[in-house]
Amino acid sequence: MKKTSKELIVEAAVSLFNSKGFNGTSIRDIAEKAKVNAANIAYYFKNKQGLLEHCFTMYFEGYVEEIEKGFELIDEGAPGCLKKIAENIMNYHYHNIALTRFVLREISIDSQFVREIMSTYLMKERYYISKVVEKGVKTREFRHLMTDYVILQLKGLLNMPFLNAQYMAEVLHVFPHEKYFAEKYLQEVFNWVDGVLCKHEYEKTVLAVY
Amino acid sequence: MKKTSKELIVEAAVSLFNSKGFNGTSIRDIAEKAKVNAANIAYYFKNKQGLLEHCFTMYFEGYVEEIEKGFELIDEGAPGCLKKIAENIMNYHYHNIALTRFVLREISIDSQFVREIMSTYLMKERYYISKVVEKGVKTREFRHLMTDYVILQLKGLLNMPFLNAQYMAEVLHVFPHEKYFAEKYLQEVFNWVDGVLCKHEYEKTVLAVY
Amino acid sequence: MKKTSKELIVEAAVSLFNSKGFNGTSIRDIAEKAKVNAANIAYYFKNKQGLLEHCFTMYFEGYVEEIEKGFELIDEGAPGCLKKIAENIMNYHYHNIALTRFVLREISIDSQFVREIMSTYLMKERYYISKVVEKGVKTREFRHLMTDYVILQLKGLLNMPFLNAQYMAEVLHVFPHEKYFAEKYLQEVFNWVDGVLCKHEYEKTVLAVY
Amino acid sequence: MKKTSKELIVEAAVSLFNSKGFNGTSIRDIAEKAKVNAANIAYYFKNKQGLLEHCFTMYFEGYVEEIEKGFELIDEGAPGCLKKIAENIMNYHYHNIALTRFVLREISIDSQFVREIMSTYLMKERYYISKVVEKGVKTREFRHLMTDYVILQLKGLLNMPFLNAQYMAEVLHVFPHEKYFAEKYLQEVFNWVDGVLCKHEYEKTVLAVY
DNA sequence: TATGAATGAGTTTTCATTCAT
DNA sequence: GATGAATGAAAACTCATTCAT
Repeated sequence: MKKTSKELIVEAAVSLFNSKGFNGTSIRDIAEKAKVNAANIAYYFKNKQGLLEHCFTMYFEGYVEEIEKGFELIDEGAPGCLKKIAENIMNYHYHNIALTRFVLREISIDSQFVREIMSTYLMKERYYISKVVEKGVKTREFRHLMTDYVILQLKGLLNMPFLNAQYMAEVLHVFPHEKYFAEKYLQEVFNWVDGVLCKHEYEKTVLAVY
Repeated sequence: MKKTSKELIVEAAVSLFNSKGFNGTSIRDIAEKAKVNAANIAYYFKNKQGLLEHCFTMYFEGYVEEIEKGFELIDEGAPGCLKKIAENIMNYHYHNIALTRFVLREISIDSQFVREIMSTYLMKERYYISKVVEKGVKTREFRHLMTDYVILQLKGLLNMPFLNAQYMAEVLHVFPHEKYFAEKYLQEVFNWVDGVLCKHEYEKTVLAVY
Repeated sequence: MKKTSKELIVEAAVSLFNSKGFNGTSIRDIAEKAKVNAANIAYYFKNKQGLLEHCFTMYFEGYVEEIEKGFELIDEGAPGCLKKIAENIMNYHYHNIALTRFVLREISIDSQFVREIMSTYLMKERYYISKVVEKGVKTREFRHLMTDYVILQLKGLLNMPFLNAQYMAEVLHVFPHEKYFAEKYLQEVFNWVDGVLCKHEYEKTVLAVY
Repeated sequence: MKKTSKELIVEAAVSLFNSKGFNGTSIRDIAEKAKVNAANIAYYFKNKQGLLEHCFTMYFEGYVEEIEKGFELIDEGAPGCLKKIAENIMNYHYHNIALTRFVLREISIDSQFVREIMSTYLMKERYYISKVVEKGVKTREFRHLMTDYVILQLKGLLNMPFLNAQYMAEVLHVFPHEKYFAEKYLQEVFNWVDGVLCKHEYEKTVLAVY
């Protein structure tokens, strides 16, 4: 089944944006890699910025969807729900490594467009996770937590392995594109949920006494 | 005391690289902001890449030094030492926010130069932290840990707040440039050391029984 | 019939390279003279060097062809064949004065590219002329000659008038672009063939006696 | 004996102008090669053009002197005198290969300065050689010759070996910097004087009959 | 006599984009 | 849908030169 020009362009763009950055990649680089004429990019995406926005939207649509799927388990306990969300994000990143890395990097550039992305998708992300955290605190599954600090840590833990493939491979000898790693590392995130967010067993006991 | 042209250039470059990215910043932007002639950049740094490398080296020299200073406490217990390292890094980032953010972003670009940086500075970072982790495991202060996964989590936790200023401020309402935040967030990292890396009190007790 | 941009560029380039030298001519000079956009030069020739290489190749393709056409007369006697080759080269230069002058000058610059040109075209030139010389020596039409020294002299004689138009006109009052000159000077080259390369009549007589 | 900065600059300049051309050589190239500060070049020669003019003058002062020394033999016969001039030029070039090559190339650039050089030094060259030729024609040592064509040929023969070192070495396997070559090749020029310019023995006999 | 700093003008090159076909 | 030609703007870089020391 032949891929369309449009698909070829997006594929090439994601790969190049990932390794050279958005501003470090020229339209001609993309056209060459995708083996299409450069004018096609204007045809499909209006301009280079349009292609970028397409990629961002693509990423965040999928990203938020994964969070929403995890959030559906909210009634089965906050820690479990948060773990499910973490697992879904982990898998999503694992299946879209190049796209993920490029988005995580490019989102840190100051621009109007990034601001817009944040005010929609990242606000949604915050909404869902805060719901879970607040619920867990209320049910005393979680210790008394500050939502935003939890989000900060969760994102730090989940994103780190995808930020820099070269570093992961050559310094830490860790390979985020291997199934084994994703599973193993997810366990660490679970440990963090259990060890840092949740009340410890003995805490519960102690509290029950009073 | 008047700043030299060279210093003015570096200052302007760090600020612009931070907000617009390396490839999104032109030499003229930098020269204008620094109020020097653009040819001076070539004079002092040979070319734009040279300026980038100067900034990277500057960052990593300071970064590794902070780790080394923390590492000196190795004999006073692994958890304490790791916390000291975390604290030093936190403070270093807190005092060099723009430089930090830009380096953390740009280090994820594939290039020969980044490879070189990693094979020197990041190998050192790995060396020191692994020493601490291994010692802690041996003295049974830490649970049985995989060093590289610990480094991954530690860096994830420490870097996250500095990766995206806009997001921190507008979505999470968290301000890494305020002293209050740094102290508060560091406490969270300490919680992670205690709750995830260290053996829990009751584990110790249980083990002591045997 | 309208000339294409590409043709206009080459025309302007040859003219300017001739009078100001390759390094003395800017891409903008060429674009202005050709009345095309400067970016077109990159479009057609990749860069300034590519344009130079195009011109060189153009010259040498024609040059070697002229030699080959003359070489076809090899069976009708070496002196006649050599004269024909000289005539063809003379006419080729006469019809491409600017290109010739610029190539003769620029070929003396040390570079990898010039080395490549030499190892193809100038090796061919040497091959054909040496064939003619060797044959003439064997048939005793020529005296005992050293091929490379013959080539040196022949090229010296043929190139000299085209090396420096200003000097020719203002000092020697000789005009290589006039038909009259080409014919007249060619006669001098023929004299050299007869007087220096060929056995003199009396030498032949003397030898015939034995 | 330590060379002065000025001497070092001229030396480096001649070498670089030779291999990369005047416009292809930057003041900094020269300063680096000569291991002096670039501002020194302005100090000694006012500017880059001044350095060029110094080199040209240097070359042509020596060149004309050699011709004049040969011209002193005018009363001992035209062919001998012309041969002596040729020999002197040959030796001069042989001892100043880089300077010679660069001057021969650069003199073919159109410029006001080159025009001035020609109207002094090259007019002198023409004057002396034409005197010799005219005398030889009058004394019937030479055939009926057109002076300017003789100069053309003589210069073509003498300059050719010094025009392109790379070509000489790699294609013709001839080495103008070796004493052996200079002597051997000079003989060829003498043959040209004898075989093309001079009356042949039998011509003289025939003419004597009448 | 010599130099490091600094500059302005100019050079080549790259790039996103447009348009006729 | 797709392409080759063409362009204007801007980018990085080079360079000769000046000047205070």
